[in-house]
Amino acid sequence: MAKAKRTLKWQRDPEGMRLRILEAAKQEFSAHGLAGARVDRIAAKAGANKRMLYYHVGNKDELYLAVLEGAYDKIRSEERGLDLEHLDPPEAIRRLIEFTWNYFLRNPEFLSLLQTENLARAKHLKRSAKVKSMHSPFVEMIRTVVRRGVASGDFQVAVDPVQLYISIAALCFFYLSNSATLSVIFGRDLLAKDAKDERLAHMVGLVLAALTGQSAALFEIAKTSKSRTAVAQTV
Amino acid sequence: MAKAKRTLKWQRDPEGMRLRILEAAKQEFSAHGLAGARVDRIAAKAGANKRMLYYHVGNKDELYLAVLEGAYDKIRSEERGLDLEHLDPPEAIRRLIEFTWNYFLRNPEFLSLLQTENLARAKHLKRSAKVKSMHSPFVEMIRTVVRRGVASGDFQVAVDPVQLYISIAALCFFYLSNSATLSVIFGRDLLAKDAKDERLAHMVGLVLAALTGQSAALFEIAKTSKSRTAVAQTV
DNA sequence: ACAGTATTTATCCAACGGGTTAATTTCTTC
DNA sequence: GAAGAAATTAACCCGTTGGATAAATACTGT
Repeated sequence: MAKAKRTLKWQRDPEGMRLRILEAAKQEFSAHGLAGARVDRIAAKAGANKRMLYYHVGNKDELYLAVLEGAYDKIRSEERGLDLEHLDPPEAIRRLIEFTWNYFLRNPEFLSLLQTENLARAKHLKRSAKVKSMHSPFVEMIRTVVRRGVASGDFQVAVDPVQLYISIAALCFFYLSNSATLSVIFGRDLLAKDAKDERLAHMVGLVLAALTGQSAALFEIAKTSKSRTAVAQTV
Repeated sequence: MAKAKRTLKWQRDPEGMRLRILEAAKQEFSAHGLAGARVDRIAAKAGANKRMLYYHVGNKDELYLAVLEGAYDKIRSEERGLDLEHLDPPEAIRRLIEFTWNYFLRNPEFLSLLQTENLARAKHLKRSAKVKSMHSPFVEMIRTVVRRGVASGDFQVAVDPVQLYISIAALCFFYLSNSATLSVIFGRDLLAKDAKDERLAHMVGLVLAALTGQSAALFEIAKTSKSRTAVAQTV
């Protein structure tokens, strides 16, 4: 009678559940910030029950921190694969800019999470032993590139690698994270394909020109290599 | 008997009240974001009753929008006083960078408000007729400076003024708005006096070097003119 | 003085939201 | 195949919070 294998009322999958919860939480936190995020929505999005969040991860704050750590983990590991050492210095810088730009484009939630955490003055991040220990040997990679560039005569200045990294991140990050208000202010759609190409060209031109002292030439190269839209025509 | 002027139980001051409410709201929203802000705290901070917010401004959202519009209003009006037209082009750019940097330093709530609004993808700002109409003739000011710089031979490239403005804002904004997480990551206090001086020098050097093509010279000038801390020593 | 209006205070409440408790179902292992 | 552990569900709890109602107090004109 009860011979046929009864259909299960639910599946068991702790690993998968935890991942789905973190993924759903990432979306929710990046879309609504910490205070705006709703625990119930995260549960629903993860195809789970609210209780599960507490069972598998912890309370809202722990969940948020876990998401944040995951996000840092991901970008750091991709960065490690960049390996700028064997490119000639200007090309290395160009690749760094393009990587950063594309990473931000591909991972908009990362930008939102950082914004949210900065609004909280990094209150949560400070408590994270994990993130503090994973701050990358990336700065050393950049330092090496700059040194080599100066030695080879490609670069005019031995700029501080941290300043340079912050500047590159700034140029990419701000444009994207603030594109909504900037688009309203300037009455342009800054996320249109053309606009994004133009921006990348501008950033590469700006940074390389500053380092090499070849403004005109480099802005020109940047312009033509990546897009046909004018970077500098609107004068 | 009831002759002596009875002490008033409360003062009447609609204008002042409205201002106090907006100021309190600005602090609350910038400190906690839209969702995190508490209407009761705003009321308390304004030395008022919660009901007053609704009487004088409207509900939470309208209050938020009013604060945002006020913030834009303020920076736009200060910008108008900049008047870069009669400076020689490189000096004009330097002044623009310094103004932007100092404005952000003096008005950290402005940064927070913009971050908050961008997390909301400018949902509220889009509904604001006021802000859309006040988007400044600032771009034209910059365009003129760039034109003059190219004509005089100071600048090598006729860069798009909007890109330039966004880049300058980016360099200043990101450093400050993300200083909390960056400080944790890099293990430096980026808001220390020295660090801020170093940053300003770096930004001026970067942008002017790119425009003029005089990297080494300009980084050097930027370094020595504003601080004795090295911009480019850490190689 | 008196009426009418503008401003402020004092309560109240329904919905929401994070977190908990307790019961149910699946897996493991002996 | 029974017991115990792990995973999942369902239902409830209770402080918070945005917003509303109604009453009190000050101002204005007549």
